[in-house]
Amino acid sequence: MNDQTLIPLHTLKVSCSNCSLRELCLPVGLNREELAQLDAVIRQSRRLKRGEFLFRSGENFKSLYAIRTGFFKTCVSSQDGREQVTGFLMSGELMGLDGISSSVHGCDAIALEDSEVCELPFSRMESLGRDIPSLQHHFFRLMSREIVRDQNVMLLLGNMKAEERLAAFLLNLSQRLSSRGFAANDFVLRMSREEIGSFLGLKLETVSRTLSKFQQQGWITVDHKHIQLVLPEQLKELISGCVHANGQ
Amino acid sequence: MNDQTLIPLHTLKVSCSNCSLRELCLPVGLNREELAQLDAVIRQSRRLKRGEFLFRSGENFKSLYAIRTGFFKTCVSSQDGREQVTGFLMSGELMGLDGISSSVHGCDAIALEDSEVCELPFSRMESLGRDIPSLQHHFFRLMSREIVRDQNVMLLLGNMKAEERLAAFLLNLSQRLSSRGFAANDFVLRMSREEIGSFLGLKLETVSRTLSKFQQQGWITVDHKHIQLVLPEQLKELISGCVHANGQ
DNA sequence: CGAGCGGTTGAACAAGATCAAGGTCCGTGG
DNA sequence: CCACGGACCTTGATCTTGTTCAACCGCTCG
Repeated sequence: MNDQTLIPLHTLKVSCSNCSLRELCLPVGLNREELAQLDAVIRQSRRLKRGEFLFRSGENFKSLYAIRTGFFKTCVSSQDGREQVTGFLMSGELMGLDGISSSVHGCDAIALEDSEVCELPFSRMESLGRDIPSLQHHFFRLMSREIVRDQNVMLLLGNMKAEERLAAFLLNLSQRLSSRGFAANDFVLRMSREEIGSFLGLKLETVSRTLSKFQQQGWITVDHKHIQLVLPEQLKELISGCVHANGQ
Repeated sequence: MNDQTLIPLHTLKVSCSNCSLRELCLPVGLNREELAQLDAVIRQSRRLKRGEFLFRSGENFKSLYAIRTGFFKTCVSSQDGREQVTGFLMSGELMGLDGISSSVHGCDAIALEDSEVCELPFSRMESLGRDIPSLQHHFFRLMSREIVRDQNVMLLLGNMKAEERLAAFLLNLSQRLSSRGFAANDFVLRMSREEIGSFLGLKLETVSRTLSKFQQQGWITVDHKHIQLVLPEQLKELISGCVHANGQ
């Protein structure tokens, strides 16, 4: 809050050069000069409150968004109101890739906590990619990684049973949090049981029951949204065989 | 066959310039000169017999493959043998995009009938993209389209019930076939009931039963792999509400 | 303080999986 | 040519998992 009195937030120019996510986000592998070029393209960051939409399905697509801080869900929803959460995204991850194909966003992106994102105008990213091959290459890799991630979700939804889905979900969260420097085995869920269920193709009651079951077995502790993985090996054991290496 | 006596097949250089899939495949929107450049990159086509692997999960990734003729499935499979079909691909469609992220193929691609593919060495595609912005742009769009497609499959696997999945599957096939000039309502399935089931997250018995049910209702006729859509509107009715516009 | 959202838990129910039997088509070899 | 074996499919009966419906709890926010 104090910041606001010193430097008006809306003029705060972000910079990849000194962003702590440098090694995780788009700039991977760029040198100083290339980083500066990338910085020039990135529009100032945007802040969102919990519950706010970053973009909606059907809106014109112009930019990708990289998460600086916070937590998002993306979801596609059908006319009759059914909603499928297609992903939970945290810092350093990119949103909006599905909009490139038709110049229209194909899903909603909603902040699950107060968040801050960097806006990357896509057309400028495209031309910058032509000048910086390593950026172009990394960009292709990011899109491809999203495809791989989606394939793994398909495997989960198509083949795994409730306990396996939940175990895979918890371990995936844990792994991504720890690669960002947070505790791997002690974290707070940012989403509701219903949102977890939507992502995993389960009803919220099943999510709740399965978490309780894990707790009864002493594998985890559940205190509302606060989760501790007590015996993560047991969770891994559960999904050994149905998963290879989990990207992202 | 006569061709073979005149020009040995293995030296047959393919060419986008006079390929009938020009408007469907990678060259969309290129001019004559750009087409020629793309032709120069495309290695001669490769023929596969039914059942043959085009690539396997874990193999080094070097090229993308565009289908000239034939039909493929892609699948990820887990250590314990569970297999998830992630897609069925027909002429003009691109395979291997998931390999870019790690330089290793993430899934198997298997020909479901005798097929022919064009090999596109990825690194040359990348550099060509820098020279031909419209190619680069189209390439991004293709990758993005794959992400959109995957999201729709997630919606299907996460939210829809057996009948809806089958209906969506049949209509999707129908639509893609018709956009290639084949009959929309009369076609031959290239895959087994088990493969359909794997793709849709159902067991083969459920697929069989559901097809029978559609037939009893007079919506389709089933004669082994020969399917006719008698009342496609009824199938659309069934999924109205759970699907928007179906890409690809 | 009360309303309401989010979560937990129980009981009944249903969709789809599993188990099992039998059928058809097709390629191979006698 | 026919017989045989195997892959693929269909259909029925039973069982299991997860859904649905419902009641209740506890926290948060007007």
